[in-house]
Amino acid sequence: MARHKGHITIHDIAQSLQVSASTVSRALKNDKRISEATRKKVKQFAAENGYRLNVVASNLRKQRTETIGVIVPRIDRHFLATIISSIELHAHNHGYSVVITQSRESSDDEEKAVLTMFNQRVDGLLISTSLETKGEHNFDLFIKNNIPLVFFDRVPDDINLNRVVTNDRASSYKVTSRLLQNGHKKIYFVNGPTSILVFRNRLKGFKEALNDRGLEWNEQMYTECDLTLYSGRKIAEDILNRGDMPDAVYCSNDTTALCFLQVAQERGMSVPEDFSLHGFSDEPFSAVLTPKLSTVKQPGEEMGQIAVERLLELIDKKDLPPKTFVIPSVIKSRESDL
Amino acid sequence: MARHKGHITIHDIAQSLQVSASTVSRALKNDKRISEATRKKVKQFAAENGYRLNVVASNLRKQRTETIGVIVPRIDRHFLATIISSIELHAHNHGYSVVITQSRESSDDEEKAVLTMFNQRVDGLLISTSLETKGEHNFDLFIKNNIPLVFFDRVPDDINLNRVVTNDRASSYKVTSRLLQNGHKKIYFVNGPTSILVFRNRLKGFKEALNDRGLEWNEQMYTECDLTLYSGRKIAEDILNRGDMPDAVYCSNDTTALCFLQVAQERGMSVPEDFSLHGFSDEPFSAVLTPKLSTVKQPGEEMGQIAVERLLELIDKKDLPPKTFVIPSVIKSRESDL
DNA sequence: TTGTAAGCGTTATCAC
DNA sequence: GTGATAACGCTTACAA
Repeated sequence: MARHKGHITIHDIAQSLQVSASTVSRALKNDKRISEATRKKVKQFAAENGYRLNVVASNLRKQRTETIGVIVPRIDRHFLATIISSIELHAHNHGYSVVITQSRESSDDEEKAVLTMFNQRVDGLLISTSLETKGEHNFDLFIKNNIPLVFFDRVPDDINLNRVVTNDRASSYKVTSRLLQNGHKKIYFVNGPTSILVFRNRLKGFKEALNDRGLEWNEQMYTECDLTLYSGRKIAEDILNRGDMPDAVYCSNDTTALCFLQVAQERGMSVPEDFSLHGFSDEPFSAVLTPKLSTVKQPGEEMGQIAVERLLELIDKKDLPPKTFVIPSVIKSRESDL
Repeated sequence: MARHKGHITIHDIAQSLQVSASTVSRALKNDKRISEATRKKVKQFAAENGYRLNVVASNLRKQRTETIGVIVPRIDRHFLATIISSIELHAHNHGYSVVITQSRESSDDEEKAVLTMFNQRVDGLLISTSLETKGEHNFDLFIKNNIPLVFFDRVPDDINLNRVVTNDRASSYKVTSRLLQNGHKKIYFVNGPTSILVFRNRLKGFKEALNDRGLEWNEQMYTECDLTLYSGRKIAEDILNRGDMPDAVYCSNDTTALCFLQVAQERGMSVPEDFSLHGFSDEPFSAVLTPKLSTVKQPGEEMGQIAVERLLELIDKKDLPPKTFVIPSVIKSRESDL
């Protein structure tokens, strides 16, 4: 706000026009109680003299900021960028501004971000938690003060919260079933860290699909990967070096699937001839790999929209019971898992 | 700020502790003029009672918001997401918050965003312009009021502005020279719209490289693409259907290069055997295509950091002369252009 | 239809 | 070392 100094205020307009500041304030808001003539006069003067509402002052007085805070692990991950883009679009359509902070997967940074957002008096908060976050402790400040909070994608496992998620378990079940239907018996599942709910759910879906076909869960055919390329490659190398190759590899994440594809190709194997490969998340690269990677597309735009709409609803009507929205993902069957 | 109501203020603390509000305010800021004892007492009480500074009130009083505005065409484009991520990181490291708006390539929306940002009294603005934007007219409000403004990536062609860009012309020159050195004579250049400075610069670099080797610029070997997949495919089909195939295709954008690769493969051609292919922008998919796409990696993180640092410098010292920062890109020579 | 006055929660100035 | 007071620019009862 530095150097906005000296900017014209409603008092300046009032003085010039020989009316009161409240009249100016009302006229600018098109308040019917002010005569058509005065309204016109005020608005014209304001326009001609470059008057611009000071939202900071207005916010202080109104005790609301029409701003929502967004805290995500990182902005530059495709799926999150998609959600953020959608959040920004729908928030603005409803007249809300958006303040963004990254937790960078750190629970401490996430907590600090929450405090900052509170200090800024955002009207509500949208959060996808960091990998480190345990429970909803970090968000107590908002919860205790009953300020609207909606979790999306990576959410705490607590139905007393407002959450927007996708149907990971069902999608994972479908992927696994499809692999089984295609005759694969030895399916290796490379999951993400099960400290995160989405990965626990994907694991559930996987196990259920096996169960429903009378196959038993086998510890040897399962690993967890921390989602980095480094860890993905190590796991891929490890598995593809084994004597007993899997028929299919199902990764809870396209980046890990990519590692398998690359390692396989380096070893002269081909996908899906030597083994089927299935990913999860539909990264931008997945559709253009050779072979095109089969994967699961998560509904980012829709999740962002629903999250915003729910948050605004909570800001509006104070005490709605918590609700979890489940937006279905879609299986993208391409070439890697024939 | 709704429902932050009833939250404790410095006056509540003052009353409880039988001191004045100014003492509380000072104590909380660790003002040396307040005795150690009082400071401790105040801070402890504040902590125990969950006091949280109301930044809105503080901002109004201080006439600055410690917030910077960011306006970009879209958040969900990889390169921009990278820059935004960097902006957020460095802004927060300096104690600034970040408000984001997308212009969605619309000049009108961009202008509206500028007005909103002004109303919010952001201390400065970071902008990458929309495809439609002509000149710097949209930003007059900030320019006239002398509020710091830094353009990045897509910037107006006006050296009186603060800008952070990459060396497009030199990179384009290098790419073209490399292609020529490798013996290619018929190089087809598919550029982006030259209404945008970066594309004008890439075209300049291309022409200069031809010139320096005594080759002449040939209208037939040039098209502009609007960066969409649809337009990219059409151009690729058109060119690969011609009688006289190019030796090499150089695209000002990886997405367009991808279209060429796909169309070529559909027609049974191979890259780089049938023609060399070079992109620009280093999308996440580029390194994992078959063949791996040679391209130009733009320094997004660095650009974001420099943009923030410059903006904060301008916020700090009012009247620095405008400056353009040129951060070099790096050529990623991979497999598609042997 | 318009005006008066109080107040949102801070911080800065001046005084003691 | 601390306090009183005004002001930041706006909105909103309440009055007129």
